[in-house]
Amino acid sequence: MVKVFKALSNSNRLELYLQIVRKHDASYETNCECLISDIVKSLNIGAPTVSHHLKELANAELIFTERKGKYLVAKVNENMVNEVNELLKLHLK
Amino acid sequence: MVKVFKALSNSNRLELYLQIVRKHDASYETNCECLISDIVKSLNIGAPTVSHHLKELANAELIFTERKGKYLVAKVNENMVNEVNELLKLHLK
DNA sequence: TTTACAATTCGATAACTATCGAAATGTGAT
DNA sequence: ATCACATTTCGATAGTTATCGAATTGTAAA
Repeated sequence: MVKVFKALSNSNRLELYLQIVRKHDASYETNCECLISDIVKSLNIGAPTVSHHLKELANAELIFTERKGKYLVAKVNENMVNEVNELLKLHLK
Repeated sequence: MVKVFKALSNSNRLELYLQIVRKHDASYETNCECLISDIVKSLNIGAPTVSHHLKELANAELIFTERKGKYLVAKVNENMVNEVNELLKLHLK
């Protein structure tokens, strides 16, 4: 679980994750895939760094990645996100 | 928000936070305060390091700390935890 | 006012990490 | 086969951080 928080503890990596989530959410309507190459353009860091960050997110099992021909697509691991939410939930009252 | 994830991205600091949460939860019944000195003994790191970690948690606004005489007591910032949960919530379907 | 203990500050160090540029690899289109 | 482009690998570097021991400070009790 520490690995998950570590994965989200860098601003570029968090932004990367959130963009994947947003596209993931939107894909219910548009059915579009989340292309990494689009995201690379919107962050001002190089492709090698993005590649590195993606591996960290995947290693933390926050996302799955899959090669679709020339491109890479990513999707959220809903189970892991739910686990994180469970851990952070406060059991008050 | 990155600061919050960074604060939870170290295993000792996460454990520290979780112990504070547990005591916080339990305090509804027992009314006991969360004494840091008790927690120090249960983690196998020195007091200076714990002090450092506490400051990080407080700086991320995950907890509040207050001196009660000789001791330090900590409590959870429920608002911040709720914000984190909100950010991580998936808006599926 | 001395003692005991909780907590903090300080300085140092070893380990880790984000980022880069250059080069390499994979893949679909020409 | 060649090209264009998406992605990855590699090696290097600058910056960050977890942790420690020693010394210091705060506070309550003897």
